[in-house]
Amino acid sequence: MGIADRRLRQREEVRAAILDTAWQLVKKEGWQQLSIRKIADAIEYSVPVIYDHFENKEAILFEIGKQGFQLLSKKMQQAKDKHQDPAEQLKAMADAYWNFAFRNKEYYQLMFGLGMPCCEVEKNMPEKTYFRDLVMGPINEIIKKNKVPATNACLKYHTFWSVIHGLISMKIMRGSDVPDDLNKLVLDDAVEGIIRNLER
Amino acid sequence: MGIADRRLRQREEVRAAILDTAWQLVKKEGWQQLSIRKIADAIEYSVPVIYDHFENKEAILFEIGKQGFQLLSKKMQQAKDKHQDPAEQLKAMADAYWNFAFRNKEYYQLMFGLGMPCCEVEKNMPEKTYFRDLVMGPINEIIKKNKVPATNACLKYHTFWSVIHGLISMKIMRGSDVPDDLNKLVLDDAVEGIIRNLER
DNA sequence: TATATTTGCTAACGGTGTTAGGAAAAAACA
DNA sequence: TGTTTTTTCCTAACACCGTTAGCAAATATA
Repeated sequence: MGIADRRLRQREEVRAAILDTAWQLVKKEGWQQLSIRKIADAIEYSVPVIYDHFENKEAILFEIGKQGFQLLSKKMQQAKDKHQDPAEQLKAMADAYWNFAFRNKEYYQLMFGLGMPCCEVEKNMPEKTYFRDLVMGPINEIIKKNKVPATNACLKYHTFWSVIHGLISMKIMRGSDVPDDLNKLVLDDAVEGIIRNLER
Repeated sequence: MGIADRRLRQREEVRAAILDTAWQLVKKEGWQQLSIRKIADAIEYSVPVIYDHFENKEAILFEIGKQGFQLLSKKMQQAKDKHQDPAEQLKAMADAYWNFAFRNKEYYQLMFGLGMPCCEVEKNMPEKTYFRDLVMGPINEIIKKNKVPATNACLKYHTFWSVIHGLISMKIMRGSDVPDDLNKLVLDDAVEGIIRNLER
């Protein structure tokens, strides 16, 4: 029964084309300018075809955001693998996160709703779990090593993420307000602070 | 020549009505749902009248964002005035900032483009300067007191702001992902970390 | 070949921001 | 007061948008 196979494959191709085209458009014009009609035009199908593959426009952006999470996780994994010391791992991952956010600004905005229509991004995003484990590993090690059992690892994880995210969203939103090198200093300063606080 | 006066006054009234109505609508339905037509309907004028007072929709949201900055500055000033010790002042201001962001979620989103069409918010916002001075005062004092001249106050200011902002935007965007009390713990943890780092 | 199913289209609905152009009201001038 | 000029404000349109109903054509099944 190869016919059904081919149909499924073709269907998948259209779906992929939609996502790919959408991502190109987002990169080129920003997600605000993305429209179903533009996607349809580009893939040379009529508009309703898109609704055969995605419930609505938001679902398309959501899917792209998910891809972003996958890429970010990969980059952070690679950064982590370059070091043994947990503190070094944390720093390297913060760096990787930082680099990802600015080399893939459009992804990052989609992932965290920076200027997004859907504020409900990443509910049911399993990609998030992987990301969390990546960061919490070193944190737990540092805590264990320093034997301050009162320290709440979950809390520290959120602090870590929030701090980096805060720096980045500030930079993205408030643009040229602050020179780039200062921003990087701020990141290093904050991360160092967190780690020192962890080791106390 | 009272006629021109009255005309100016009436003009100002319409402008104020536009802003006021827009703000009500934003609070009620979120800024995504705000439309020029809804504003026009509510103030009982036709659509083009709005364009006599504002260049476009973005300009209206921008103006509301500015009002948000004024209110935030006021709240932080009040918090600061309640304490003498710089560290206490910093903590109190972080708290005030935190409270403002969640009691005025719509303002905050407008101010920082959390889900915003215009990523260019607050260029030429004098309100920002006041805010900065408010935070940098105590930071400078702590630095002076501890006589570590290498410490860059400007950098610490950005760290401070970014950290708090990060926590808040994470919470706003990722909503019910994390319980409220944990989030507050994270804030306290981060602020404490910054201050300790400052005093080192 | 005839029937059933899937596919993909046209065309519409109700909304959006924005603007051109003209009518009516108000003010200024005679 | 009557006329002219200016200001005010509205109707109507343009060009988009997301979304969907309904139908025609292509494809697969019998």
